[in-house]
Amino acid sequence: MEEVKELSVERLELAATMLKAMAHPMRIAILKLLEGGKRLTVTEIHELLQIEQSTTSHHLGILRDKGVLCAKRDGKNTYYYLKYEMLSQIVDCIHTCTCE
Amino acid sequence: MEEVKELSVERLELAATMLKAMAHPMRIAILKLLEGGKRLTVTEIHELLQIEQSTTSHHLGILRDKGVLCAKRDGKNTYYYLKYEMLSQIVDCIHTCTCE
DNA sequence: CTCAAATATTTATATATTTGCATCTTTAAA
DNA sequence: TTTAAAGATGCAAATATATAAATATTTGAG
Repeated sequence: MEEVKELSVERLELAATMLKAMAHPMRIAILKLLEGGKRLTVTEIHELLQIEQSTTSHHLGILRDKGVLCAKRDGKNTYYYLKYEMLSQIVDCIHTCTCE
Repeated sequence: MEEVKELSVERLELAATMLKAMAHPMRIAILKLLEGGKRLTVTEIHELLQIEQSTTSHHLGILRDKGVLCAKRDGKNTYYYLKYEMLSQIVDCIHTCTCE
């Protein structure tokens, strides 16, 4: 009885919100780093991608808020990882489609 | 030798541009209509989704410009269809991830 | 050539995003 | 309890997007 949102506007908006969170060059790069279940800290990501710490944190926050990533604190570090492994498909797919 | 854009900024930007084009409730609804290789006209889409003709044309234009859809004119009609069948995966995936 | 149907484009206002800097907050170690 | 590392948040200027109404373009029929 709760599956009424099949094709509803709310459902479409939720999907759009998640996709929009992913639709940014830096954030796609972040998602690529996290493929295969990898878990990385804010510092690791900001060093790997050479972007500001605050900018990195901001992007990670967006991905977390919109349900793309999960975050787990461990001491001073916060590890980020894909909420659904399946989301790698989107990154791979868009990657393939931009090959030519 | 032309595969230098593997992980380049341009490549990421292209991917983000495509994803961003898809990341809109109305446009996701349009993509759903076009799954399975279907080809629809602007009028068919605007009637099916109950949105303004100009708004429909505008959204279709964005999806075409960003490489998500192709358009083929046939007389007074313009048929739109997915540029890559594979893109349905993205719609399906995001659909699945918004189920709970 | 003229008209109407089907699309596309223009325009303007409102709203949302991006990015880096400065500033907090949290936590472990000394 | 002081300190430093790691992360998060507030802010503001520059950009980018969304929306709908009005207008323009394209094309086939007559």
